[in-house]
Amino acid sequence: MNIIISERKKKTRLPNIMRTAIHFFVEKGIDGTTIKDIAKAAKVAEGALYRHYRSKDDLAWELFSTHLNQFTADLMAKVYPETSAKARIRRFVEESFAAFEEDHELYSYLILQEHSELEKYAETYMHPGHVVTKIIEDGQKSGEIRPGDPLLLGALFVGGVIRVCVVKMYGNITQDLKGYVEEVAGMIWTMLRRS
Amino acid sequence: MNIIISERKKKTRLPNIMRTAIHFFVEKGIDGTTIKDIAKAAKVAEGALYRHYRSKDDLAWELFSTHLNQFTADLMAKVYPETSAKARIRRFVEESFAAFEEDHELYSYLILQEHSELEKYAETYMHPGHVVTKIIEDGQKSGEIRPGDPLLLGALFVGGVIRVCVVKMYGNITQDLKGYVEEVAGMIWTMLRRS
Amino acid sequence: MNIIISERKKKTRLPNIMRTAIHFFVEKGIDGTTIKDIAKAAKVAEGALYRHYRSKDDLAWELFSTHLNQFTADLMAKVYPETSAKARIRRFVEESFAAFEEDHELYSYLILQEHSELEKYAETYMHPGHVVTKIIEDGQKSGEIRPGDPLLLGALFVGGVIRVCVVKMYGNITQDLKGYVEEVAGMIWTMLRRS
Amino acid sequence: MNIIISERKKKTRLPNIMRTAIHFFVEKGIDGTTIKDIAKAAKVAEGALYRHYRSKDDLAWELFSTHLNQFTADLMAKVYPETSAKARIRRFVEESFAAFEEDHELYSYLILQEHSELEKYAETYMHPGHVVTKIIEDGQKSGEIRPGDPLLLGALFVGGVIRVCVVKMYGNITQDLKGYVEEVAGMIWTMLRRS
DNA sequence: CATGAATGAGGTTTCATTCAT
DNA sequence: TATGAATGAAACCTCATTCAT
Repeated sequence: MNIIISERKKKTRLPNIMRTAIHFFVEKGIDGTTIKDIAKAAKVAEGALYRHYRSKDDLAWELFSTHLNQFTADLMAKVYPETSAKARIRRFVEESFAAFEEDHELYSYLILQEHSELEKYAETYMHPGHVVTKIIEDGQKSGEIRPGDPLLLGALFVGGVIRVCVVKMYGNITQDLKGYVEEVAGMIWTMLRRS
Repeated sequence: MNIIISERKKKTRLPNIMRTAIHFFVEKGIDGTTIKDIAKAAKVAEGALYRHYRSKDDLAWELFSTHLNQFTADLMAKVYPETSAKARIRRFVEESFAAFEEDHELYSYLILQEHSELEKYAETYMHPGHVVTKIIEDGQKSGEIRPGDPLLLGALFVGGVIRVCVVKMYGNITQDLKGYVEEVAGMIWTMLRRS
Repeated sequence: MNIIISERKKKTRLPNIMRTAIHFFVEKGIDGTTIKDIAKAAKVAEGALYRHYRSKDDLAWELFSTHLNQFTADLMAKVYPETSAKARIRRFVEESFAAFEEDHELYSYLILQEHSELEKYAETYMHPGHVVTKIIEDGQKSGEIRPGDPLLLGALFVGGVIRVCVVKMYGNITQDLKGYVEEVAGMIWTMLRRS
Repeated sequence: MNIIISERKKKTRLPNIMRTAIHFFVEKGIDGTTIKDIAKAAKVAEGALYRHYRSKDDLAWELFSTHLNQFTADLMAKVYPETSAKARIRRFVEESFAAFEEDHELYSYLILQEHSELEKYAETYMHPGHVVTKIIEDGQKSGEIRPGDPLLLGALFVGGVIRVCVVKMYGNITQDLKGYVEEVAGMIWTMLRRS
């Protein structure tokens, strides 16, 4: 009997340019990063970037929208097979922390750029906030989750999850976040459950 | 007999230049804002800005550090006279939402710039995360708050509060946040309290 | 008794940048001229150009439209007080050659750029072709000028005048064109007059 | 029995690349046209162009010099069998208009590029101005044409002919120029003939 | 002291040309 | 031989900062 345990790769495999760009964007911000920085570190000529991306902003946008969209889709696919609100919350936390731990740079980028890119993004795509809102709405319908504006409850939920990543990002937490899944999911569930 | 009830002003009183700068910084980002933008809107010459601030980055930094420091000090002053963890949490939420509602632009700026400026800031100053951590540590000592890494619990707390402001910032919530104080504080207390 | 004979200045006085730009534009073409070329020769910083002109193309356009419009207006003002077609033609030739001789570079520029800029120009402004067409139409009404499509007759007229300037521009003619006024005007009159 | 009267083709047969290049050069100028533009429209790879032409400028130059030289040679061959100045002038006009009507793009290109390429060109090749000058010189020797600097008379002649093409190029004249041959040739003859 | 024109370094982007496949 | 991705020099333009007035 074969047991194949497929593990996620340590880092999502990304084209060289994207990887390098994310690295600098996280470190120095988009405006603080020059095309030269990226090109030199990625060992391509400056002009080569423009074969793949229309502009630096386009690169930043592709990076953001592609991966946030992918992450959101993954979340939905993992979370929604669960049938209880409690299990969905747990799964959301688990997948979020796992993703962050597997690719700090990429998920740091998504967190950091949210405010710059989200307005444009939100017109077209789903993002994790939508997943959270849906979990809550469904949980309220089934009576599992306390009443209240789903946006408000969702904000407390997703804000907490993001903030844990941010704290880790800044190096204040050093443990692997995957070790906190049960604790965090438990606390959020306590906060959101009915009565 | 005159009874003067001093209300907080709708907006923190700020020098013209600061106010204008914040406006643009929130709207277009720091790098997206030019000195000309600010000078024109503030009706001063470009050169005049340099009498008050060493550089554009210095202006951005002053704006951030002064006000975040002030806000943190205010928070401490308001929160710590309370004697129970529950009351402190409630007060923290109340003061945070009140501040945000009184000066959207300023507090949006503080939220948006956190990631750019915080590293430098955190070396010197206190910020609301410290207040939260302290509330939790003290609450754990007194047995009011559940055990666990205070940074983790604090992240769930402060992340939720910030996120509610962000959701309002993006216009998804339109109600005055001050109306949510009890509900939010209650949920956070439920999440953090012992057993 | 003072007799003041006001002569036209040898060169229309032009802002330094314009003068320098025209010089290079004629010598190397617009695309062949760099902002650096102009800035260096005009002894201003590159950025200074952009205080006066939105872009290099804007500079080229201003140069063209302003001066061609001015020249056309001058032509009209000089030509139309004359009352006979013959005198008007003579005056047109005289003024054209005089202008060219007074500022070779400027009028060379107008001739050379005609094809690049005219389409946009013609939507808004009058150009010497219109003056010529009008002379012919009026002359046909009064019976002084032979019948025929005024555009065609005008083309032969204005084409000849321009071409004489071009030949001088290339250095094949070296005489001052003002010495050819009578001869050229006479020939054009012979070509265009009735019977 | 078949009688095949070979007419001039509507367009000079040109290699695909040349045709495409001319099209773009006329529409957008040489500097405004990229190798990619040409390659894509001609359905060849960008690199393929360099098998035929050393550089973009070389392509532009070949296009200009080859065809202007060919046109000039054709003109000479058609014009000089005529024995009177009047007939030569008529023939010159006829051939010029015919050529322009048969291949607007090519002859527009020759007209538009004259000023950019002529300097280099004139060192080596004959161009229609030379033909005109020769017609006039010979006509003056035989007493058919009025005295005067042949360059000046030639300028009036060739300038008129070119200008008629330009006016048609810009769409102000819409008739086929071949219909104007007699009228134009007649007027030019009137202008140039003796007494 | 205030002004805002000028500076010029440095950024983004284009594109003719090359060359590995 | 044909392809078209990659190169990288060089262009245009922006804008924080300075400084003569």
